[in-house]
Amino acid sequence: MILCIRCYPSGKKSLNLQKINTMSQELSEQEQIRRNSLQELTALGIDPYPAETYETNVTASEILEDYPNNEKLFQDISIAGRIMGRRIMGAAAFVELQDPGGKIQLYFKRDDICPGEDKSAYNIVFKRLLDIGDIIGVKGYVFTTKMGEITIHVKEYKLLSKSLKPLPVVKEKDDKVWDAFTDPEQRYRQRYLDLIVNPEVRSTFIKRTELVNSMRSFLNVKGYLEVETPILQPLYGGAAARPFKTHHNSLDMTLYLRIANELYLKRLIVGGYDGVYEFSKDFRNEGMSRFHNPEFTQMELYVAYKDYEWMMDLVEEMIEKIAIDLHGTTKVKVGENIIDFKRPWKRYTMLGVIREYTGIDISEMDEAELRATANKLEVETDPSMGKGKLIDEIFGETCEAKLIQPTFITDYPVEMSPLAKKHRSEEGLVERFEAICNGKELCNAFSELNDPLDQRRRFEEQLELGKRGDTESMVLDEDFLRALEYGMPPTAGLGIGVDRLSMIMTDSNSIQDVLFFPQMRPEKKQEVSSDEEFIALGFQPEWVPILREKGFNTVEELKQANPNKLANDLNGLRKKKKLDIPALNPAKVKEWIEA
RNA sequence: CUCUCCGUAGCUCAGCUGGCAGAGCAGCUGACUCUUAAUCAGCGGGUCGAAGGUUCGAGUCCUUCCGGGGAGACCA
Repeated sequence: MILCIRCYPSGKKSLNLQKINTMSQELSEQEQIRRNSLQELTALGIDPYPAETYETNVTASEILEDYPNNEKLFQDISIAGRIMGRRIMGAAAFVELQDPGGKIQLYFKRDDICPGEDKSAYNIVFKRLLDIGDIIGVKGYVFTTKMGEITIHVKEYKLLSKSLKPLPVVKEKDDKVWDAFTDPEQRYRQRYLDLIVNPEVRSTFIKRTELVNSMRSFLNVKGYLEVETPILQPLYGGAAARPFKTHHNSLDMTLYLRIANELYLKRLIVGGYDGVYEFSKDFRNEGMSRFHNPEFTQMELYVAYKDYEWMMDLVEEMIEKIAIDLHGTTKVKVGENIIDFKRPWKRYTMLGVIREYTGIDISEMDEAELRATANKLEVETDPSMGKGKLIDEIFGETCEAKLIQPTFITDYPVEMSPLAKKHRSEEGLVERFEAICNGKELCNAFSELNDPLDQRRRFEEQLELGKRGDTESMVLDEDFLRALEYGMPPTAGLGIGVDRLSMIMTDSNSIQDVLFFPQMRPEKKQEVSSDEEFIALGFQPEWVPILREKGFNTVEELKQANPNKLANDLNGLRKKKKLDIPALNPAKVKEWIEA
């Protein structure tokens, strides 16, 4: 293999750049160099993307955790990960290796990697053909360097995957970070990059999954059944929102992506299950903001023979458990605040909390008085709003943002809660609560309406609101009413926003930070016509790079050009570059681009 | 949808009242056997988001558009 060293004398690398370049015009110099390295690796007989399993027996975090306690451990290890940094000093080098659990330093020494005469595995392959971003596996033993860092002394290594694009290189020391990869657009569009270079992003999403696991196990221990219900629905219902519309070809009918799964879960309660829940991806056709994504996740739970009082206790218990499971404490830092989920939470009625924060008692007001009050409080109204909506607006504007610690707001106006049961003692109200936390709704729950006649009236009132111009009013679901007519036990229902809860539990400022792939406008890619399209016009293949150099990316752009000037310019370049192709005839060019 | 800020090298960012596109890291070449933001010497790398306009001259000024952030509106 000594021959190989002679094959790659220093300084001759750049010869190959042109050849590879013809594949695409868009490669940066660094990408070309990496593609070159790829070719050289292949030429050396090294598969840059080997198929077989690479057996590992340890992770970075296990070593960092256990080695200090027992330095006899980890004397024969195998580990794999991505190269995140290199410090090469002649015949020795240090490498930062990142695996799913963390980063660990590797020590490469030439004479250990290459025990014999042939030093190419170190000098050529490791030093020159490997890059930051490549994925490798190494075998060796753990030791501590002079500087006191736990390090793997590498005896052999293997390339597992060659990286062709340069990675953002984030450097850090003593909690200071240099050149952090921060551009939100790139982070969200290329989440994989974000995950590679920003470890806190990886842990945020792990926390999100732990949250879901914690909630699921809480519900399973209680004996509730996790179920799945349709996402494609002929009628959307269960919430006040505009849906996404789609079409089923063979049935030739409109279907909607669900905005909630409430009505299906309640059908299952009618069917005889006494507790059902679903982690439900819901879709609402609305704007986006740091609190809204068009698709989001809700957990909905329905439990028979219970009421909303009981459900409040369950919510407190469940969220408190989640906080402890994730943080080991009920106190969670969110922005500037410390939020304490310890039970019991404060409970206010809606009218009570409005009285508390505005000093106004609205309990006896009719629609006109409410509208006047709203205007006085500088709450915006519009004519489509009924009494319930007005109260909700007043609450939303004057109270909600001030509720930082988890707080239950109970007893909502009947007009805005068409699926909730009439309050057992308060006229005009329903048995509904929301938990508010950090100024935002965390969950929504009620004693479910199981009176089929009342439910029909409520739907009909919604239809009236729809006629007044409320685009989010509910539609009437005859099959759901039919189910209720067979009889549904008294039931408590809950909907809890998993994304919103994740934001709080991970101290994330935006919903985009707890969704792997938040909705974004499509990337606008530059239109580029293929070589074949240019050739099809009549140009010889040799002209295509010249056309591109001249700034013509598409055939369309070419057709806009003045044929005489074009032929002139191109022939000028031909002369300048001394190209060995026939000159263009302006009349022919005119024919081609006007064809 | 409105207001506002931003878009310059692979990443982070400078670039003044308009005058030859810059730095650090990353990359390439070379030196270096326990470094750690490794170091030292040298070199390459750009459609300044796009299109118009003003100007002798535009990264810089004006208009429009695209994309993104933030704040609101709508909305949970």
